[in-house]
Amino acid sequence: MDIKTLCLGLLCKGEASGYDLKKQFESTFKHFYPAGYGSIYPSLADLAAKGLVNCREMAQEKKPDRKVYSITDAGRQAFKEALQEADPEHKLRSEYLVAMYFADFLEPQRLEQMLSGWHETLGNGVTRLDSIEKGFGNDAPAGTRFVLGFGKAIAHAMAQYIEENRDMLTGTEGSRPGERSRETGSTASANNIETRL
Amino acid sequence: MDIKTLCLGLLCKGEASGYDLKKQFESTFKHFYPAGYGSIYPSLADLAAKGLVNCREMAQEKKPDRKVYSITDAGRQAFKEALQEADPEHKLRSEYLVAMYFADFLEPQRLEQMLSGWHETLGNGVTRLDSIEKGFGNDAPAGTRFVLGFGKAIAHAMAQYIEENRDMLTGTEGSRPGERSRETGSTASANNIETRL
DNA sequence: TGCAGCATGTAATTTGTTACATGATTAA
DNA sequence: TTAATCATGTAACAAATTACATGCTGCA
Repeated sequence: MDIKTLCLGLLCKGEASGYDLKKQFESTFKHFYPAGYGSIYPSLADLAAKGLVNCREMAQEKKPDRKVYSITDAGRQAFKEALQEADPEHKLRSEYLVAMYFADFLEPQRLEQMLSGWHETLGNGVTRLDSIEKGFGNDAPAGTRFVLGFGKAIAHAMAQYIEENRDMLTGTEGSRPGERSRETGSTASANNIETRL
Repeated sequence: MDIKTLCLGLLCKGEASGYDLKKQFESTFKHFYPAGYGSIYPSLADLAAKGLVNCREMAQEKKPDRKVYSITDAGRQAFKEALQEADPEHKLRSEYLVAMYFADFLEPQRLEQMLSGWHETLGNGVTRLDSIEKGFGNDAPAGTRFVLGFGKAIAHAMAQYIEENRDMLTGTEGSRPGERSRETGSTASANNIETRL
């Protein structure tokens, strides 16, 4: 599955311009299938060339022209087939986890910073998804509710894992849940990795 | 960050061949940074060309020759810098979620199948990570423990979310927000997470 | 006899990202 | 006046996947 197919799927739900699709990618899809204009516009051109979508140009007053794409029967068919086929892939690629794996190559304060930054980012993600959900009111389709809820649940789980396990990496002395280390000094933190790097 | 950098990082922890590195990617890294031979071998060649690693060929009896790569000072330096820099990216791309978003385009039994398959896959993932963890005994470095634990925690959270919310998509009676099916002893619905982290 | 493991790589292709290129309107 | 929103695209580049290509050993 690629972004082209996803564009096709979105057009099954209603006609839209490339710009419109981008907004959908930014809101509902961002946390599990991001895409930019650089992928979307060529996709639409390609779909149109294959007869899977139709395009009609609309002039607008005081706004640039827009090209509105609508699905064709062949397109709807093609999407259904694409959706059916193949065992779905679920791929994660995380530089945060790479950094954590190599935590002993980072300076302690940089590590702390990363963990905090990650945690904060996750919190913002939950907030973001929350407001998207509210934006739908009560009319959000089941699929939308499912994926938004998923995003929130997982972001929350990640944040919680970080909270509960960060001291595994930061090497706080006798750190127990609830006891916070004072930083700033960073002297005593016995970090046992080769000093001359 | 790319696979080349990750190879460099792994070589910081000890010398290895491309084949060895692949095994590490298969075990510890698979759930957050997968890579195949097609990425690893060219990476090593490139790192060697740049003087970031050294290579020595070792003849073996009854086995193919192997090329063992070891990090150089420049390489260690380069890795540390790569690790420091940039706000880390954490990217998910899930065809499962795409399928769930478009659930109404799937035939009910195919949907059920996908949900079950996904759930099962997640369970296998946890089992896999568990056995990797056990393979380390007690000597697993903190970074390794952190990333393996992370993988398990998140896979578990996803499985739980699916359990608790699958009826949102499958249209089982009682899937309305007010009327959710209660599962024995199960925690609060992952759908209603506190925004504050 | 056949398959899994050991061990290396290349080349073509696919895919997506980034930077570039343009330009009007509207709200702060 | 500055920035954001609307709106479209292309071209160069980066990165990773897939298929191809080889061949021996040991086990069941």
